[in-house]
Amino acid sequence: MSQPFPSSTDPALTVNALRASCSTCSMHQLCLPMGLGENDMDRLDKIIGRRRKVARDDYLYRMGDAFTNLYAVRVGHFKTCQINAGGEQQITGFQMTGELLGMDAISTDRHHCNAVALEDSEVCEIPFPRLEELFSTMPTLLRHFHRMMSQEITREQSVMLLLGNMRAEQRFAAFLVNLASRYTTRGYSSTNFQLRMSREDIGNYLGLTIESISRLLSKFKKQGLLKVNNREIELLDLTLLKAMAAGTETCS
Amino acid sequence: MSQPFPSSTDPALTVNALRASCSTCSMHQLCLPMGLGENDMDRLDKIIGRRRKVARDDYLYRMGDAFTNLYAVRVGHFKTCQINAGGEQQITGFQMTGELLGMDAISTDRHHCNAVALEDSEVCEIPFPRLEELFSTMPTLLRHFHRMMSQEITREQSVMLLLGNMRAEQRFAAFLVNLASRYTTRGYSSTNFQLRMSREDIGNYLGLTIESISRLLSKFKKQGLLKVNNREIELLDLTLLKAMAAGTETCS
DNA sequence: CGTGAGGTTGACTCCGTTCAATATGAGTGG
DNA sequence: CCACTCATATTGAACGGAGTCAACCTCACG
Repeated sequence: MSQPFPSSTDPALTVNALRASCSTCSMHQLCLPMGLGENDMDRLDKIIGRRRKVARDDYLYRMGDAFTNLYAVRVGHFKTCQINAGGEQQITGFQMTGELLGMDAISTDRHHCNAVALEDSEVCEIPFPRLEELFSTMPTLLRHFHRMMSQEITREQSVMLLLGNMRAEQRFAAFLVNLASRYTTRGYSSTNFQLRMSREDIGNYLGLTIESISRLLSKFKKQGLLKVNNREIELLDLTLLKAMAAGTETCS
Repeated sequence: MSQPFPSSTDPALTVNALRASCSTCSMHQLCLPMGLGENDMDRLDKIIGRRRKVARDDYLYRMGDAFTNLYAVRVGHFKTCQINAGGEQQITGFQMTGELLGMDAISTDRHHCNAVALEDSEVCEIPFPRLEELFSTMPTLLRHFHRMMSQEITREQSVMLLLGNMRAEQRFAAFLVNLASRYTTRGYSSTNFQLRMSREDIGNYLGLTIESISRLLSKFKKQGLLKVNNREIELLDLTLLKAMAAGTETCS
């Protein structure tokens, strides 16, 4: 496994030098501290454990691990996946900066899925018991936490619609449009970006095979909807892609 | 539309006579007040708005409605469904007694789905702003509320696995096993129950057609896995059904 | 008794899978 | 530098599971 930056077990780096600070973090208007005043943000800062680096393909946590922390993605991308008794695997989401990981573990105090870094990444550890202590005196924080959980529920419902009702072409269009919109809110280009996940991951997430993803990419390219070069994507007709995702248009 | 019980617009019945009371409700060890002491339960009782009756096929709320209340199912069954711009519809869940409805609305203060009664039903209205007031002084309530939201996230992840990775037969087995287990925790038979939803609803939920559901029922019947009579179900081999749901067994 | 919604069953079709061959590219070592 | 390997991706051909279309059944209800 590649180790392009210092091992995350180096205590000097992870515990001291890299103490997280919400106030100076570029994600604080997207992430958990959204809407907090300076005072409250400092109080939140104090309970954040440390920044933790996670190398590409490494696990942030595994199914069955005891739940102690939520994690906010600071740098990089993650995937979360579900595995059942029969060994079937389903990627349930791709997380990017400012998004929260681990909320599904609250119900049973055990993680219900695996979280894996798609590239060298960094998260803020949020010790959940300490976060709970803050809730009683920080209603703004609590409210935003509820919004984030609720948003996760809504997001998953959209994926259910995608998996239950859409054709392959529509699924893939919806996937691209979703990425585009999330990069936009993060201040990046909505039309030029790199896929951080393999074709296999995309296929698994969308309930399709790797071959189907490959064919869809070729088809979209041929129709002039996008340009592809390995994982580099340029969306050429976002309007049409949105219409396809909505189901009001097809790329015949 | 059938009106087998008094209209829910009769104020005497809904506001006064039927004041909800968690302490006397048989669901209180499953529902929101789980684990609360007598004192706390009384405080929760005081904010519960009213019991509201919802006749079969009526909407509890609609997509886009302003969010003011969460709802706890007291009697009956509901379905929630998602509709996108193109008119595609996906049932995202079936809710039974003790389960909470409306959590997906917290993120935007608008409901993201429709909630429809599958039979004549009854819910407790939980005004969310008043619930939030309780959170600061009732940590046990807050904690259980978080568990319920988290559980909803987990549940949806299982459905994603089902829709993304399972074959028709496996999906349907998982569906039946899930119902069985939920009836068990409610003190009902795990093998004899009535389907409250149409074949069409089941199909939509499982990402299959009504014809497929019908064929699966016939197939399972022929294999001796169950008996069916309209919506009356008797599961004859729950063990095998569980194995099929887990993906470790097939009904050839 | 007639009507219409909901359900079942059969025949045929088609979208996406499966299987297989080939291509591409990053990483490694001579 | 090239040669080799292995993981990842592309493309083609054939197959098959579930969808589609259509006929028919069943039962509740006016």
